[in-house]
Amino acid sequence: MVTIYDIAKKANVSPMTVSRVINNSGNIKITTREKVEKAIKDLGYVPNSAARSLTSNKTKTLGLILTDIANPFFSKIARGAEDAAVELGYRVLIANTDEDFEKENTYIDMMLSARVDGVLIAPTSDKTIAQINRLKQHNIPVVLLDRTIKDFAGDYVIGDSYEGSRKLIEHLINYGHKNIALINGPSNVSTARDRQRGYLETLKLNDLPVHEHYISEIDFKNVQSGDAKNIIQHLMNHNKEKRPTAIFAANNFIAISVIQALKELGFHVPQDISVVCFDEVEPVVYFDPFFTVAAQPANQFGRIGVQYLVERVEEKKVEKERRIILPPDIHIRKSTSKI
Amino acid sequence: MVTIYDIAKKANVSPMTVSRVINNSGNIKITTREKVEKAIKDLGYVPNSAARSLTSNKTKTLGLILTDIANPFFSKIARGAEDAAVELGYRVLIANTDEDFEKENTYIDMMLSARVDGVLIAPTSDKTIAQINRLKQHNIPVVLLDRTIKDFAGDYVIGDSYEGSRKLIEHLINYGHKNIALINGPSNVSTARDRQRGYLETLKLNDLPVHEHYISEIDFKNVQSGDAKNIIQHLMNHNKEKRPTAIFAANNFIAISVIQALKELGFHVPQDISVVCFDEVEPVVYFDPFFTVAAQPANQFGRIGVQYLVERVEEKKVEKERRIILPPDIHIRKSTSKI
DNA sequence: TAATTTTGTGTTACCGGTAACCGAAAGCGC
DNA sequence: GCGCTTTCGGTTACCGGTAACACAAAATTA
Repeated sequence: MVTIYDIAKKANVSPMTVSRVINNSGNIKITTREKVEKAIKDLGYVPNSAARSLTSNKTKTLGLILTDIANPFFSKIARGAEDAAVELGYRVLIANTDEDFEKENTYIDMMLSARVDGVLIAPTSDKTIAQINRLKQHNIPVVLLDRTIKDFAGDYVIGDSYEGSRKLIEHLINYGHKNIALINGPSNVSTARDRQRGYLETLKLNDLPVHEHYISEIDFKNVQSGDAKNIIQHLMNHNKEKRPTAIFAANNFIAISVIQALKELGFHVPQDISVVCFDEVEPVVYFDPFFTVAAQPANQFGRIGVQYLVERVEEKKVEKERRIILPPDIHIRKSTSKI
Repeated sequence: MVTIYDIAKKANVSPMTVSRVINNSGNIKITTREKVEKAIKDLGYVPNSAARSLTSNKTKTLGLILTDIANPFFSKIARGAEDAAVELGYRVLIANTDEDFEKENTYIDMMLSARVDGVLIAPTSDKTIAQINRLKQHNIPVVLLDRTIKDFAGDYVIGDSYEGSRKLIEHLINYGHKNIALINGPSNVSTARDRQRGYLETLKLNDLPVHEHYISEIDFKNVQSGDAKNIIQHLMNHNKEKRPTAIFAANNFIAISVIQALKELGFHVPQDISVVCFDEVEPVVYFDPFFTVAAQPANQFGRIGVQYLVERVEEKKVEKERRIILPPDIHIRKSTSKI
């Protein structure tokens, strides 16, 4: 592999001069610069960033720890993050936790040994605070994406789960629904808690009853078709009087399982029951907009997250934590109908 | 940041001994090992891989250059690749070219300066051979994903675009279609060429006419709704006699634009016209399987690609290039009907 | 028990850059 | 033409590991 020494020899200068040419630092005679640049081109030299980072203590690399980039919501975050990172001169290392605390832990180690300059993470649960503190100990800035966790003091970029839920439920109420069930994600994730809060408060504000059995929990991602089916069966058969006329699915994955289960059980959406959810269901939306959703600007989560992270990394003066809560867009489509 | 020297001092040994403990190399007294391990734990030491890679000339990092991870097909590849990489002890740096040669070029530089041990790439076009040769010059193994390019001698993992197309077209012919149009991706991408070949040969084998105006080209990714609409209008109005009764969209993105355009122009699928395409249209398929498709095992593209790449990186004896061509699965659904 | 091997650990140098320091040559003011 | 300031570029040391070598102490063999 070509090094700065090879260039130096070829151009008849010292390695330091080559370094200066590369970094545009110090004063270099034009003729010298040209000699060096020619040698660099001739030998196809590319600086070794490992060697660089050894002295600079910067790797120009960010860690991006998400649930699963194969999930469109997260792959959009990843795309936004990667774009912003490259614009700012950074590289991105990716990791998928699958909502698994152990995997998350392993990836934090990976990020530490890679000496990333900063980490963007959608934490699996409140327990993740321990990992984040480890990063902090090593002086690695962290920005949370999509979710907050208890005791975290730092920047985050999330969606407004509370407001989004309120609006979805209000929409259902406007359509005349009084019996609305919630199929939520795991309550150790902040978005699930916020969505439940929005759901409950909106019902209360409208003097609608909240039945215990209207609320169930399911995985945000690996929804087993059986799970959704059981929940739906339970909901629809429990008590004919209180049978829900609408379901609030906490995210797009859950919504898909719900639709599937309803279909298998012979219920039609929206004739028999309305369904709303968080996050866009793509790419259906482009040719057959079906779901009434609270769409989140996932791309922006990633973009803004990286911008803030890089500001921390480069120690721009940032007084205090920034808590960005991006409002979702409510799109009313065909999965909801008036009673 | 804690270094091996801090550990050495704390444990009262030489840095070399610490290194040996970490790497399980050489002979270490149990008591010494325990002392060192305690110090490592107490100080929260994590090895600096930049320093390591400086001596070892290995970064344990792979580059993954794709069109766009926000595209489900590629995000699945990315997921498969990342999983396999971690299993084999590697990290993954991601890059999105957006089918742009210049961006691709920049990312190759990024990978070179990061000194990745190997690169997985879905090349933007045949021109990419120049970049790949640059990588080869630096002794960095390359595995192609999804697409091949001219003059490339090395491993690749692609789908069988030819066979998949043949089967899709044969399915249409079995359904009685005689006038089948192709809306293809750009012909500088191998998959587009192979799909067109499959399309043409199947028509010929069945003594069906090939009309020049049946074939059009469009971007694989950033399909402008206007573009698809223009093509459809042209197809449907050109000559009532030869109006196609079926359209072969070269990938899922194109298929979505086609469906959208058809809808806007008042045509119903599959009553008025049948549509088939490559790649699954997710997540619709889970709750409303609509599209007749040639589904590709994208995850496997990534997994196998990484396995082969790592074998090259670690110089396992691999005699010659491996050309893996994975067959797609044909799923016949509701977007096609008999004439 | 002496000779030989194995075990356990330290020393030195180097990987490829760059910060810090230094000094010769050139430019400048008077 | 003398002293002072720039300009330009080289030397040295260090970043955090590890390979290669060295060597004393312990274990094994003859």
